[in-house]
Amino acid sequence: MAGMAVYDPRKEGEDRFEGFTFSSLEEKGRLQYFFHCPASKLPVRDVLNLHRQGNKTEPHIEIGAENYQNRCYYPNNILPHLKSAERYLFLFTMCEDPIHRYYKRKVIVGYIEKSGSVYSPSAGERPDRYAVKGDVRIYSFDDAIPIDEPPLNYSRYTRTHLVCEDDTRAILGRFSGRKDITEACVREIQRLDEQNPKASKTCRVLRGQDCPFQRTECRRWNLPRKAMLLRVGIDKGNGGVLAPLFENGSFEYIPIPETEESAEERTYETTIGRNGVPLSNYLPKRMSQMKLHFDPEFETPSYGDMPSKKAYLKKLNHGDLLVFYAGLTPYGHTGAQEGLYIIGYFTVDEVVDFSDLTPKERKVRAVRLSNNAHLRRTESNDETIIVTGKPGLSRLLDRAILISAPRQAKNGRMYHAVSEEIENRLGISGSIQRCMPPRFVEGKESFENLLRMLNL
DNA sequence: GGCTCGGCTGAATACATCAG
DNA sequence: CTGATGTATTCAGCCGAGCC
Repeated sequence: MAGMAVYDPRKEGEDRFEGFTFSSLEEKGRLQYFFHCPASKLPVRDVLNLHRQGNKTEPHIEIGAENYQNRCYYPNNILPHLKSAERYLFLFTMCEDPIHRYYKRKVIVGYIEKSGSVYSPSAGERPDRYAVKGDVRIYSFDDAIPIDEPPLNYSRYTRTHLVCEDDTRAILGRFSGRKDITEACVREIQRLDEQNPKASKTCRVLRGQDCPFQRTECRRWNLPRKAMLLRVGIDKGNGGVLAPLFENGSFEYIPIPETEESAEERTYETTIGRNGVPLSNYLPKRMSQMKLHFDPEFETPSYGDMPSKKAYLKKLNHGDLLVFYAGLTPYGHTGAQEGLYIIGYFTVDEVVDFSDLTPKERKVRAVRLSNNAHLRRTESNDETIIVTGKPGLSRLLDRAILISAPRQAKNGRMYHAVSEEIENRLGISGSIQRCMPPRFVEGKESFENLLRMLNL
Protein backbone atom coordinates (compact mmCIF):
# COMPACT_ATOMS: atom_id res chain seq x y z
CA MET A 1 0.00 0.00 0.00
CA ALA A 2 2.64 2.49 1.01
CA GLY A 3 5.45 3.68 -1.20
CA MET A 4 3.65 3.42 -4.53
CA ALA A 5 4.15 6.07 -7.17
CA VAL A 6 6.67 7.93 -5.07
CA TYR A 7 9.41 9.94 -6.69
CA ASP A 8 12.36 10.27 -4.38
CA PRO A 9 16.00 10.97 -5.12
CA ARG A 10 16.90 8.94 -2.03
CA LYS A 11 16.44 5.25 -1.53
CA GLU A 12 13.01 3.91 -0.87
CA GLY A 13 12.14 1.96 2.21
CA GLU A 14 12.67 4.64 4.81
CA ASP A 15 10.09 4.64 7.52
CA ARG A 16 9.03 8.15 6.53
CA PHE A 17 7.11 6.61 3.68
CA GLU A 18 5.16 4.39 6.01
CA GLY A 19 1.50 5.03 5.84
CA PHE A 20 1.28 6.97 2.57
CA THR A 21 -1.67 5.61 0.65
CA PHE A 22 -2.06 5.70 -3.11
CA SER A 23 -4.13 2.67 -3.90
CA SER A 24 -7.62 1.50 -2.96
CA LEU A 25 -8.54 5.14 -2.48
CA GLU A 26 -12.01 6.14 -1.43
CA GLU A 27 -14.29 8.72 -3.04
CA LYS A 28 -13.64 11.39 -0.46
CA GLY A 29 -11.17 14.15 0.16
CA ARG A 30 -10.30 17.30 2.02
CA LEU A 31 -9.99 21.02 1.47
CA GLN A 32 -6.73 22.84 0.93
CA TYR A 33 -6.62 26.64 0.93
CA PHE A 34 -4.50 28.86 -1.32
CA PHE A 35 -4.20 32.60 -1.93
CA HIS A 36 -5.83 33.92 -5.06
CA CYS A 37 -3.74 36.44 -7.00
CA PRO A 38 -5.82 39.68 -7.03
CA ALA A 39 -4.25 40.67 -10.37
CA SER A 40 -6.01 37.81 -12.13
CA LYS A 41 -9.60 36.96 -12.92
CA LEU A 42 -8.57 33.31 -13.09
CA PRO A 43 -8.24 31.23 -9.93
CA VAL A 44 -4.45 31.22 -9.84
CA ARG A 45 -2.17 31.39 -6.80
CA ASP A 46 -0.67 34.69 -5.64
CA VAL A 47 2.38 34.61 -7.89
CA LEU A 48 2.93 38.35 -7.44
CA ASN A 49 2.91 38.42 -3.62
CA LEU A 50 0.03 40.90 -3.57
CA HIS A 51 -1.11 39.38 -0.26
CA ARG A 52 2.36 39.96 1.20
CA GLN A 53 2.54 36.30 2.13
CA GLY A 54 5.32 35.51 -0.31
CA ASN A 55 5.36 34.75 -4.03
CA LYS A 56 3.19 31.67 -3.88
CA THR A 57 4.40 28.47 -5.50
CA GLU A 58 1.47 26.32 -4.40
CA PRO A 59 -0.69 24.75 -5.58
CA HIS A 60 1.89 23.95 -8.22
CA ILE A 61 -0.69 23.13 -10.89
CA GLU A 62 2.05 23.02 -13.54
CA ILE A 63 2.86 19.49 -12.38
CA GLY A 64 -0.37 18.81 -10.49
CA ALA A 65 1.15 19.08 -7.04
CA GLU A 66 0.62 20.76 -3.70
CA ASN A 67 3.59 21.46 -1.39
CA TYR A 68 6.09 20.86 -4.18
CA GLN A 69 8.30 23.89 -3.57
CA ASN A 70 7.06 25.07 -0.20
CA ARG A 71 5.15 23.75 2.76
CA CYS A 72 1.63 24.94 3.27
CA TYR A 73 -0.49 23.50 6.08
CA TYR A 74 1.97 20.66 5.80
CA PRO A 75 1.72 18.77 9.10
CA ASN A 76 -1.94 19.58 9.59
CA ASN A 77 -3.31 18.86 6.18
CA ILE A 78 -0.96 17.46 3.56
CA LEU A 79 0.68 14.72 5.63
CA PRO A 80 -2.67 13.44 6.94
CA HIS A 81 -3.99 13.54 3.37
CA LEU A 82 -1.03 11.54 2.07
CA LYS A 83 -1.58 8.95 4.77
CA SER A 84 -5.34 8.78 4.31
CA ALA A 85 -7.36 6.87 1.75
CA GLU A 86 -8.79 10.15 0.42
CA ARG A 87 -8.61 10.47 -3.35
CA TYR A 88 -9.14 14.22 -3.72
CA LEU A 89 -7.41 17.33 -2.48
CA PHE A 90 -9.98 20.05 -3.16
CA LEU A 91 -8.41 23.44 -3.77
CA PHE A 92 -10.25 26.47 -2.46
CA THR A 93 -9.48 30.14 -2.30
CA MET A 94 -10.93 33.55 -1.49
CA CYS A 95 -11.96 35.18 -4.77
CA GLU A 96 -10.24 38.58 -5.06
CA ASP A 97 -11.90 39.68 -8.29
CA PRO A 98 -13.90 42.75 -7.16
CA ILE A 99 -16.51 42.49 -9.89
CA HIS A 100 -17.17 38.78 -9.49
CA ARG A 101 -20.24 37.61 -7.58
CA TYR A 102 -17.96 35.47 -5.40
CA TYR A 103 -15.73 38.41 -4.42
CA LYS A 104 -14.36 37.78 -0.90
CA ARG A 105 -16.10 34.41 -0.77
CA LYS A 106 -14.31 31.13 -0.22
CA VAL A 107 -14.94 28.87 -3.18
CA ILE A 108 -13.68 25.48 -4.38
CA VAL A 109 -12.10 25.94 -7.81
CA GLY A 110 -10.73 22.48 -8.53
CA TYR A 111 -8.88 19.50 -7.18
CA ILE A 112 -5.86 17.25 -7.37
CA GLU A 113 -6.65 13.57 -7.75
CA LYS A 114 -3.98 11.97 -5.60
CA SER A 115 -1.83 9.35 -7.29
CA GLY A 116 1.60 9.83 -5.74
CA SER A 117 3.94 12.05 -3.84
CA VAL A 118 7.17 13.89 -4.46
CA TYR A 119 9.93 14.25 -1.90
CA SER A 120 11.91 17.49 -2.00
CA PRO A 121 14.92 17.89 0.27
CA SER A 122 15.31 21.23 2.02
CA ALA A 123 17.08 23.98 0.11
CA GLY A 124 17.94 27.32 1.69
CA GLU A 125 14.82 28.72 3.30
CA ARG A 126 12.72 25.91 1.93
CA PRO A 127 12.29 23.02 4.36
CA ASP A 128 12.07 19.43 3.18
CA ARG A 129 8.61 18.18 2.38
CA TYR A 130 6.44 15.68 0.61
CA ALA A 131 4.08 16.98 -2.05
CA VAL A 132 0.79 15.46 -3.09
CA LYS A 133 0.77 14.78 -6.79
CA GLY A 134 -1.86 13.77 -9.30
CA ASP A 135 -4.09 14.89 -12.12
CA VAL A 136 -5.29 18.43 -11.58
CA ARG A 137 -8.45 20.14 -12.72
CA ILE A 138 -9.17 23.84 -12.28
CA TYR A 139 -12.46 25.58 -13.07
CA SER A 140 -13.33 29.25 -13.49
CA PHE A 141 -14.80 31.33 -10.69
CA ASP A 142 -18.08 31.20 -12.61
CA ASP A 143 -18.11 27.44 -12.10
CA ALA A 144 -16.66 27.54 -8.58
CA ILE A 145 -18.49 26.14 -5.55
CA PRO A 146 -18.91 28.33 -2.45
CA ILE A 147 -18.07 26.37 0.69
CA ASP A 148 -20.66 28.10 2.88
CA GLU A 149 -23.72 27.36 0.77
CA PRO A 150 -25.75 24.20 0.22
CA PRO A 151 -24.90 21.47 -0.37
CA LEU A 152 -21.66 21.94 1.60
CA ASN A 153 -22.65 24.43 4.31
CA TYR A 154 -19.16 24.60 5.78
CA SER A 155 -18.27 27.56 7.98
CA ARG A 156 -16.92 30.55 6.12
CA TYR A 157 -13.96 30.49 8.53
CA THR A 158 -12.95 27.00 7.43
CA ARG A 159 -9.21 26.43 7.02
CA THR A 160 -9.09 22.70 6.61
CA HIS A 161 -11.96 20.34 6.33
CA LEU A 162 -12.62 16.74 5.47
CA VAL A 163 -15.00 16.17 2.59
CA CYS A 164 -17.27 13.15 3.08
CA GLU A 165 -18.42 10.91 0.25
CA ASP A 166 -21.73 12.72 -0.21
CA ASP A 167 -20.04 16.11 -0.47
CA THR A 168 -17.37 14.69 -2.78
CA ARG A 169 -20.08 13.39 -5.08
CA ALA A 170 -21.83 16.77 -4.99
CA ILE A 171 -18.62 18.67 -5.82
CA LEU A 172 -17.60 16.35 -8.65
CA GLY A 173 -21.16 16.47 -9.96
CA ARG A 174 -21.09 20.25 -10.08
CA PHE A 175 -17.76 20.26 -11.92
CA SER A 176 -18.60 17.52 -14.40
CA GLY A 177 -19.16 18.92 -17.87
CA ARG A 178 -17.65 22.29 -16.90
CA LYS A 179 -14.58 23.49 -18.73
CA ASP A 180 -11.22 22.56 -17.23
CA ILE A 181 -9.15 25.75 -17.48
CA THR A 182 -5.88 24.42 -16.07
CA GLU A 183 -3.96 25.27 -19.24
CA ALA A 184 -5.24 28.86 -19.25
CA CYS A 185 -4.24 29.11 -15.58
CA VAL A 186 -0.73 27.83 -16.32
CA ARG A 187 -0.40 30.47 -19.04
CA GLU A 188 -1.64 33.09 -16.59
CA ILE A 189 0.89 31.99 -13.97
CA GLN A 190 3.61 32.16 -16.61
CA ARG A 191 2.53 35.66 -17.63
CA LEU A 192 2.38 36.92 -14.05
CA ASP A 193 5.70 35.34 -13.14
CA GLU A 194 7.45 37.43 -15.80
CA GLN A 195 6.93 40.44 -13.56
CA ASN A 196 8.85 38.79 -10.71
CA PRO A 197 12.61 39.22 -10.28
CA LYS A 198 14.59 36.01 -10.77
CA ALA A 199 14.84 35.15 -7.09
CA SER A 200 11.06 35.44 -6.62
CA LYS A 201 9.93 33.41 -9.61
CA THR A 202 7.58 30.58 -8.74
CA CYS A 203 9.33 28.09 -11.02
CA ARG A 204 12.52 26.36 -9.87
CA VAL A 205 14.03 26.46 -13.35
CA LEU A 206 13.49 30.21 -13.63
CA ARG A 207 15.20 30.63 -10.26
CA GLY A 208 18.21 28.85 -11.72
CA GLN A 209 17.64 25.40 -10.20
CA ASP A 210 16.91 22.05 -11.80
CA CYS A 211 13.44 20.60 -11.83
CA PRO A 212 12.96 16.91 -12.62
CA PHE A 213 9.63 17.68 -14.29
CA GLN A 214 10.76 20.39 -16.70
CA ARG A 215 11.18 18.07 -19.68
CA THR A 216 8.36 15.72 -18.79
CA GLU A 217 5.19 16.71 -17.03
CA CYS A 218 5.55 20.41 -16.30
CA ARG A 219 2.87 22.16 -18.31
CA ARG A 220 4.66 25.49 -18.14
CA TRP A 221 7.55 24.08 -20.17
CA ASN A 222 5.42 21.95 -22.46
CA LEU A 223 2.64 24.31 -23.46
CA PRO A 224 1.53 23.81 -27.02
CA ARG A 225 2.41 26.86 -29.10
CA LYS A 226 1.10 27.94 -32.48
CA ALA A 227 1.56 30.66 -35.03
CA MET A 228 -0.93 32.66 -37.03
CA LEU A 229 0.06 33.94 -40.48
CA LEU A 230 -1.43 37.23 -41.50
CA ARG A 231 -1.06 39.23 -44.70
CA VAL A 232 -0.25 42.89 -44.11
CA GLY A 233 1.03 45.91 -45.99
CA ILE A 234 0.31 47.43 -49.32
CA ASP A 235 -1.05 45.18 -52.05
CA LYS A 236 -2.46 45.38 -55.53
CA GLY A 237 -6.00 45.96 -54.31
CA ASN A 238 -4.90 48.55 -51.79
CA GLY A 239 -2.65 50.91 -53.69
CA GLY A 240 -2.16 49.01 -56.91
CA VAL A 241 1.45 48.02 -56.33
CA LEU A 242 3.56 45.74 -54.20
CA ALA A 243 6.39 46.76 -51.88
CA PRO A 244 9.94 46.45 -53.22
CA LEU A 245 12.21 43.45 -52.75
CA PHE A 246 15.85 44.34 -53.26
CA GLU A 247 18.53 42.22 -54.84
CA ASN A 248 20.15 41.26 -51.52
CA GLY A 249 16.86 39.97 -50.10
CA SER A 250 16.09 43.07 -48.03
CA PHE A 251 12.80 44.88 -48.58
CA GLU A 252 10.63 47.77 -47.56
CA TYR A 253 7.61 47.30 -45.36
CA ILE A 254 5.02 49.69 -46.80
CA PRO A 255 1.83 50.05 -44.77
CA ILE A 256 -1.55 50.51 -46.45
CA PRO A 257 -2.99 54.04 -46.69
CA GLU A 258 -5.10 55.37 -43.83
CA THR A 259 -8.67 55.85 -45.02
CA GLU A 260 -10.24 57.08 -41.81
CA GLU A 261 -9.94 60.28 -39.78
CA SER A 262 -6.76 59.89 -37.78
CA ALA A 263 -4.16 61.74 -35.76
CA GLU A 264 -1.53 60.14 -38.02
CA GLU A 265 0.65 62.73 -39.76
CA ARG A 266 3.21 60.60 -41.57
CA THR A 267 2.72 60.28 -45.32
CA TYR A 268 4.47 58.05 -47.87
CA GLU A 269 6.53 61.07 -48.83
CA THR A 270 7.64 62.04 -45.32
CA THR A 271 8.41 58.49 -44.24
CA ILE A 272 11.94 57.35 -45.00
CA GLY A 273 12.25 53.61 -45.59
CA ARG A 274 15.00 51.35 -44.35
CA ASN A 275 16.70 51.69 -47.72
CA GLY A 276 17.15 55.43 -47.10
CA VAL A 277 14.62 57.00 -49.46
CA PRO A 278 10.97 58.03 -48.96
CA LEU A 279 8.42 55.24 -49.36
CA SER A 280 6.70 57.33 -52.03
CA ASN A 281 9.63 56.53 -54.34
CA TYR A 282 8.20 53.05 -54.79
CA LEU A 283 4.60 54.17 -55.32
CA PRO A 284 2.49 55.96 -57.94
CA LYS A 285 2.65 59.73 -57.60
CA ARG A 286 -0.99 60.03 -56.58
CA MET A 287 -0.20 58.23 -53.29
CA SER A 288 2.63 60.49 -52.08
CA GLN A 289 0.51 62.66 -49.82
CA MET A 290 -1.58 59.84 -48.39
CA LYS A 291 -1.28 59.14 -44.68
CA LEU A 292 -0.11 55.78 -43.43
CA HIS A 293 -2.04 53.14 -41.59
CA PHE A 294 1.05 51.84 -39.76
CA ASP A 295 -0.20 48.44 -38.73
CA PRO A 296 1.61 46.39 -37.55
CA GLU A 297 4.09 48.76 -35.99
CA PHE A 298 7.29 47.29 -34.61
CA GLU A 299 8.17 49.93 -32.02
CA THR A 300 5.70 49.13 -29.23
CA PRO A 301 5.19 46.59 -30.91
CA SER A 302 1.48 46.28 -31.68
CA TYR A 303 -0.98 45.07 -34.28
CA GLY A 304 -4.60 46.20 -34.28
CA ASP A 305 -7.70 45.16 -36.10
CA MET A 306 -11.42 45.62 -36.23
CA PRO A 307 -13.96 42.91 -35.40
CA SER A 308 -13.60 40.96 -38.65
CA LYS A 309 -10.46 39.13 -37.53
CA LYS A 310 -11.24 39.27 -33.86
CA ALA A 311 -12.22 35.63 -33.48
CA TYR A 312 -8.93 34.52 -35.06
CA LEU A 313 -6.71 36.91 -33.11
CA LYS A 314 -8.35 35.88 -29.85
CA LYS A 315 -7.09 32.35 -30.38
CA LEU A 316 -3.56 33.62 -29.84
CA ASN A 317 -2.00 33.03 -26.45
CA HIS A 318 0.93 34.58 -24.71
CA GLY A 319 4.06 33.09 -26.33
CA ASP A 320 2.41 32.22 -29.64
CA LEU A 321 3.69 33.82 -32.85
CA LEU A 322 1.89 36.30 -35.05
CA VAL A 323 3.73 36.09 -38.37
CA PHE A 324 3.29 38.82 -40.98
CA TYR A 325 3.67 38.26 -44.71
CA ALA A 326 3.36 40.73 -47.54
CA GLY A 327 3.34 40.81 -51.30
CA LEU A 328 6.78 41.88 -52.57
CA THR A 329 8.03 42.44 -56.07
CA PRO A 330 11.67 42.59 -57.26
CA TYR A 331 12.91 46.17 -57.49
CA GLY A 332 15.66 46.97 -59.98
CA HIS A 333 16.62 43.34 -60.56
CA THR A 334 15.22 40.08 -61.83
CA GLY A 335 16.91 37.71 -59.41
CA ALA A 336 13.80 36.91 -57.40
CA GLN A 337 10.15 36.26 -57.98
CA GLU A 338 7.13 38.35 -57.17
CA GLY A 339 5.22 36.63 -54.42
CA LEU A 340 4.32 36.46 -50.78
CA TYR A 341 7.11 36.75 -48.24
CA ILE A 342 7.32 36.61 -44.46
CA ILE A 343 8.50 40.06 -43.44
CA GLY A 344 8.31 39.96 -39.65
CA TYR A 345 6.69 38.51 -36.56
CA PHE A 346 5.58 39.15 -33.01
CA THR A 347 6.03 36.82 -30.11
CA VAL A 348 2.63 37.49 -28.59
CA ASP A 349 2.58 39.23 -25.26
CA GLU A 350 -1.09 40.06 -24.90
CA VAL A 351 -4.30 40.09 -26.89
CA VAL A 352 -6.42 43.03 -25.74
CA ASP A 353 -10.07 43.13 -26.76
CA PHE A 354 -11.29 46.66 -26.11
CA SER A 355 -14.89 45.50 -25.92
CA ASP A 356 -13.94 43.54 -22.77
CA LEU A 357 -12.60 46.67 -21.08
CA THR A 358 -14.29 49.34 -19.01
CA PRO A 359 -14.20 52.88 -20.47
CA LYS A 360 -11.52 53.79 -17.95
CA GLU A 361 -9.34 50.80 -18.84
CA ARG A 362 -9.82 51.64 -22.53
CA LYS A 363 -8.47 55.11 -21.97
CA VAL A 364 -5.40 53.82 -20.14
CA ARG A 365 -4.68 51.24 -22.85
CA ALA A 366 -5.26 53.72 -25.67
CA VAL A 367 -2.57 55.98 -24.22
CA ARG A 368 -0.11 53.15 -23.72
CA LEU A 369 -0.75 51.82 -27.24
CA SER A 370 -0.94 55.21 -28.97
CA ASN A 371 1.61 54.01 -31.53
CA ASN A 372 -1.02 51.79 -33.05
CA ALA A 373 -2.83 53.04 -36.13
CA HIS A 374 -6.25 51.97 -34.86
CA LEU A 375 -5.87 53.97 -31.69
CA ARG A 376 -4.78 57.04 -33.65
CA ARG A 377 -8.08 57.07 -35.41
CA THR A 378 -10.62 59.67 -34.33
CA GLU A 379 -13.59 57.33 -34.16
CA SER A 380 -14.26 55.37 -30.99
CA ASN A 381 -12.11 52.32 -30.39
CA ASP A 382 -14.63 50.22 -28.47
CA GLU A 383 -14.44 47.35 -30.94
CA THR A 384 -10.70 47.41 -31.54
CA ILE A 385 -8.58 44.37 -30.81
CA ILE A 386 -4.86 44.81 -30.23
CA VAL A 387 -2.12 42.20 -30.17
CA THR A 388 1.07 43.33 -28.47
CA GLY A 389 4.42 41.69 -29.16
CA LYS A 390 7.23 41.06 -26.72
CA PRO A 391 9.96 43.62 -27.36
CA GLY A 392 13.17 41.87 -28.38
CA LEU A 393 11.22 38.81 -29.53
CA SER A 394 9.26 40.70 -32.18
CA ARG A 395 10.85 42.16 -35.28
CA LEU A 396 10.73 43.22 -38.89
CA LEU A 397 13.08 40.82 -40.70
CA ASP A 398 16.20 41.99 -42.49
CA ARG A 399 15.64 39.47 -45.29
CA ALA A 400 12.22 38.43 -46.54
CA ILE A 401 11.35 34.72 -46.63
CA LEU A 402 9.45 33.45 -49.69
CA ILE A 403 6.49 31.25 -48.82
CA SER A 404 4.41 31.26 -52.01
CA ALA A 405 4.54 29.82 -55.52
CA PRO A 406 2.46 30.95 -58.48
CA ARG A 407 -0.34 28.61 -59.39
CA GLN A 408 -2.88 28.64 -62.18
CA ALA A 409 -6.55 28.63 -61.32
CA LYS A 410 -9.14 26.75 -63.40
CA ASN A 411 -10.12 29.98 -65.14
CA GLY A 412 -6.53 30.45 -66.25
CA ARG A 413 -5.64 33.28 -63.87
CA MET A 414 -2.55 33.09 -61.72
CA TYR A 415 -2.67 33.33 -57.97
CA HIS A 416 -0.30 32.89 -55.03
CA ALA A 417 -0.52 29.63 -53.15
CA VAL A 418 1.65 28.17 -50.40
CA SER A 419 4.71 26.68 -52.08
CA GLU A 420 5.19 22.94 -51.88
CA GLU A 421 8.24 23.30 -49.69
CA ILE A 422 6.41 25.50 -47.18
CA GLU A 423 3.42 23.18 -47.30
CA ASN A 424 5.67 20.35 -46.19
CA ARG A 425 7.46 22.36 -43.54
CA LEU A 426 4.58 24.30 -41.99
CA GLY A 427 1.58 22.12 -42.73
CA ILE A 428 -0.48 24.85 -44.39
CA SER A 429 -1.69 24.91 -47.97
CA GLY A 430 -3.79 26.62 -50.61
CA SER A 431 -4.23 30.22 -51.59
CA ILE A 432 -2.83 32.72 -49.14
CA GLN A 433 -3.35 35.71 -51.34
CA ARG A 434 -6.10 37.03 -49.11
CA CYS A 435 -5.54 37.66 -45.43
CA MET A 436 -8.77 35.80 -44.61
CA PRO A 437 -8.98 33.30 -43.22
CA PRO A 438 -5.61 33.55 -41.48
CA ARG A 439 -3.58 30.33 -41.46
CA PHE A 440 -2.46 28.64 -38.26
CA VAL A 441 0.75 26.68 -37.95
CA GLU A 442 0.04 24.09 -35.29
CA GLY A 443 1.61 20.86 -34.22
CA LYS A 444 5.03 20.50 -32.67
CA GLU A 445 6.98 19.66 -35.80
CA SER A 446 5.51 22.40 -38.02
CA PHE A 447 5.91 24.99 -35.31
CA GLU A 448 9.54 24.07 -34.70
CA ASN A 449 10.22 24.30 -38.44
CA LEU A 450 8.79 27.80 -38.37
CA LEU A 451 10.98 28.76 -35.41
CA ARG A 452 14.01 27.58 -37.38
CA MET A 453 12.96 29.62 -40.44
CA LEU A 454 12.74 32.71 -38.25
CA ASN A 455 16.02 31.95 -36.45
CA LEU A 456 14.19 31.68 -33.13
C1' DG B 1 -16.67 -13.91 23.71
C1' DG B 2 -17.52 -9.60 25.62
C1' DC B 3 -16.45 -5.70 28.28
C1' DT B 4 -13.40 -2.00 30.09
C1' DC B 5 -9.87 1.05 29.90
C1' DG B 6 -6.00 3.35 28.38
C1' DG B 7 -3.30 4.97 24.76
C1' DC B 8 -2.92 6.68 20.22
C1' DT B 9 -4.36 9.25 16.18
C1' DG B 10 -5.99 12.87 13.73
C1' DA B 11 -9.57 16.62 13.04
C1' DA B 12 -10.82 20.74 14.87
C1' DT B 13 -9.75 24.64 17.15
C1' DA B 14 -7.20 27.79 20.28
C1' DC B 15 -3.19 30.62 20.57
C1' DA B 16 0.67 33.48 19.25
C1' DT B 17 2.34 36.18 15.78
C1' DC B 18 2.68 39.06 11.89
C1' DA B 19 1.53 42.49 8.34
C1' DG B 20 -1.40 45.66 6.22
C1' DC C 1 -8.49 45.55 13.74
C1' DT C 2 -8.63 41.88 10.34
C1' DG C 3 -7.25 37.89 8.28
C1' DA C 4 -3.82 34.68 7.48
C1' DT C 5 -0.18 31.40 9.07
C1' DG C 6 2.44 27.86 11.98
C1' DT C 7 2.20 25.52 16.11
C1' DA C 8 0.07 23.76 20.27
C1' DT C 9 -3.68 21.82 22.49
C1' DT C 10 -7.94 19.50 23.02
C1' DC C 11 -11.01 16.03 22.48
C1' DA C 12 -13.53 12.32 20.33
C1' DG C 13 -13.29 8.07 18.39
C1' DC C 14 -10.90 3.87 17.43
C1' DC C 15 -8.26 -0.10 18.55
C1' DG C 16 -6.15 -3.50 21.07
C1' DA C 17 -4.64 -5.58 25.51
C1' DG C 18 -6.10 -7.62 29.36
C1' DC C 19 -9.39 -9.42 32.43
C1' DC C 20 -13.65 -11.76 33.66
